[in-house]
Amino acid sequence: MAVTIRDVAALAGVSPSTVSRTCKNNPAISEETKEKVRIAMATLGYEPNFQASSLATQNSRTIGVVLPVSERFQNVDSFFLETIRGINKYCNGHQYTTTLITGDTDEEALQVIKSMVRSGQTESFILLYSKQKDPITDYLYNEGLLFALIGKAYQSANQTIYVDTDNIQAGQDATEYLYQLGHRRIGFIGYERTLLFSSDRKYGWQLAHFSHDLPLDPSLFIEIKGTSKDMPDELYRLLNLPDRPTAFVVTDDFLGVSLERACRQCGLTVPDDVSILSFNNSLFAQMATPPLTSIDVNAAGLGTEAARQIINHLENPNLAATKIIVPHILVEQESCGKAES
Amino acid sequence: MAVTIRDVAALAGVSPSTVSRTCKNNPAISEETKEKVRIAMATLGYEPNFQASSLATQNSRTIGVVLPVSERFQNVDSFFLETIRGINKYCNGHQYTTTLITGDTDEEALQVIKSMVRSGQTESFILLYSKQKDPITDYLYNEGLLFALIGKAYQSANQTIYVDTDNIQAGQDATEYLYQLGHRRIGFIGYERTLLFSSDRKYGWQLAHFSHDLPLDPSLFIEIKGTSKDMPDELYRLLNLPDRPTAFVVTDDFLGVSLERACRQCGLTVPDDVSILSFNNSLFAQMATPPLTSIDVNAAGLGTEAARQIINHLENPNLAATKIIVPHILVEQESCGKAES
DNA sequence: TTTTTACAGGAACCCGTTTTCCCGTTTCGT
DNA sequence: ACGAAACGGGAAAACGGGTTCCTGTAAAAA
Repeated sequence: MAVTIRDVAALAGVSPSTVSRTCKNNPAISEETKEKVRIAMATLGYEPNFQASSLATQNSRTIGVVLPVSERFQNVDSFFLETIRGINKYCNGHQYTTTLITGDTDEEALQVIKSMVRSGQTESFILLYSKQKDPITDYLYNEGLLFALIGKAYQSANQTIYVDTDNIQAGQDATEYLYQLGHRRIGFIGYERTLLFSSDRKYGWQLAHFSHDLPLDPSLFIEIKGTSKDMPDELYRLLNLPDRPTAFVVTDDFLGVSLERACRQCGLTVPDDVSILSFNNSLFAQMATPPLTSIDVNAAGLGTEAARQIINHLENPNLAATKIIVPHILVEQESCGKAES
Repeated sequence: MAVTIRDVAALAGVSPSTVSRTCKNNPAISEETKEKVRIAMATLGYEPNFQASSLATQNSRTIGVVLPVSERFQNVDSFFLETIRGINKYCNGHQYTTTLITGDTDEEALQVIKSMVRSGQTESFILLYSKQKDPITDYLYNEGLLFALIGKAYQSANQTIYVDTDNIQAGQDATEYLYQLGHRRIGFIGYERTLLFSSDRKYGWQLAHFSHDLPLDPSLFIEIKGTSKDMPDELYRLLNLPDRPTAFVVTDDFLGVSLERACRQCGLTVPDDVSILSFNNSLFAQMATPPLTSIDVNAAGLGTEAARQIINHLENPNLAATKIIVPHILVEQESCGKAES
């Protein structure tokens, strides 16, 4: 059925090895012969058999893309899809493919990964998340397999490839933006410390305070625990204070929308009473009332870079682990206003 | 490096072919020998090489999962991810894998698919969408490749495997639910006719009217054109009418949120003045103020069924094309209230 | 002219499984 | 007791390409 290297060879009047060499642009073949072969390939629509080639070269040209298991990440579904699109974009241009790995539990996903590795289906991975004490990361690291994290590495950062936003800088940029609008009491809403992207953004928020010699009231930080969809009581207490914050940096759009709702419940309007600046610039941000000014972390760019790194390392074996920072950009919408002085 | 069939054969003291037969549980091998082989496999942690096996059997055990290109579908990112999780869940349990196909344009995605087919990487596909005049669907159909649609087939429905919600029924159920709450003027907001899921839901809405002998005022239907994020003027006119609808069925959560916003702008509260019932039960529905009562179409279930169909057809070649309906369920939240009489 | 060098391209083997074909035992029927 | 069928399992040929080795030829050097 399918057209093989032998068909091409027959049509071009050469041997299969010559066709193979032509594909890899081997200098041992004369340009003339190569051209003959190329024409034969084109007329037959020849494409080398994927499995045969993988088998012979011991390189599957397939990258495993691992989705996080935890519900904690479901707020950012569109982030993943965009990242995947970014990964595929690069792979499409380099004759690589991706295989998506998911599971209901870490154990399930890990089993799938182990099986893929043992069966030679994939030998490199991109993890769309970064998580402490993740059995998958540990396994990949201990087996010496090639992988890239999207997010900041928790451990062995020097030996790990990772692609990330500069979240500290982003947190600082966000806070600075609000500062420039005249805000002096700026709150931060984020997740627990173990989620690095969130704690880095918080750190950036703190840095911005230091750089302007602003006092940093601990009650200005609201931590969202677990997967609860409701804002904690402290937030409501904070909003009802006479000297409530006039602005908030929140660590994702989902929380931004929740905050908008909390404000509405407290009779506060956005942005007149409270300004909100969030992260990800997802559809949530655009759909909110009012739409949220948000920092776009360029999910597709993160994906593309991760794919580039993996393919680069696959093709140049003993490269040092690299760390890539993808620039973010602040997208202005209507949720931030000048502070009344 | 990796453990091969020969290693297992050597340890078990049999020939490679015996090991292979044991894996496939060939009755020609005595239970006794099989047990010996199984022990050898277990102690070595043997897993058959994926590419070699694909090469020999001419079956890649890989399903291509195609994401839609169009921006039109970006409202439902989480739907796709859930569907993919459903597909993978079934595949994980049947030693199949998925490879994700995306592209910025139809052309790009089609090229990727063609290349995968020609290189023998995949010979079956699941399309996460259903679209009229889709070059990808046409290509797969014309080449006689195995594929399943998620959504209703536009053409050659009898020869196409598809997995869908009963959208007509769902539209009817939604409308009926509102009718039972006492609503008599019920609007419908949906997309243009070419998007079958939307027009089917609309048809269900019409059927519910017929079954209760309710008049069907054409102005009760609002069509959203293109990818605009704003509600059209007709909606605002409709909402300001003295006999405005007291309830709406809207074709997805995204539009549900938009409608909530429009209501707020018109000084109407949900659900006291206007009840809203939407589709998908995504995070949007849960995050809305108030949370939207929504019909959950069970995205993961759609994915699982699609995977089951494909694998079933792969393993039983000349099966007739099947059409699978996955049940939906109405999830009550706070956006629907009794009509004041 | 002879020897060297260089390089084009063919044959054979390898990658790891599956599968066909075939051979040696045993068992059953007559 | 002999032949035939049944059974268990081994050897080897695919599957489609990559790679190495090796030969044959032409051009360059001596």
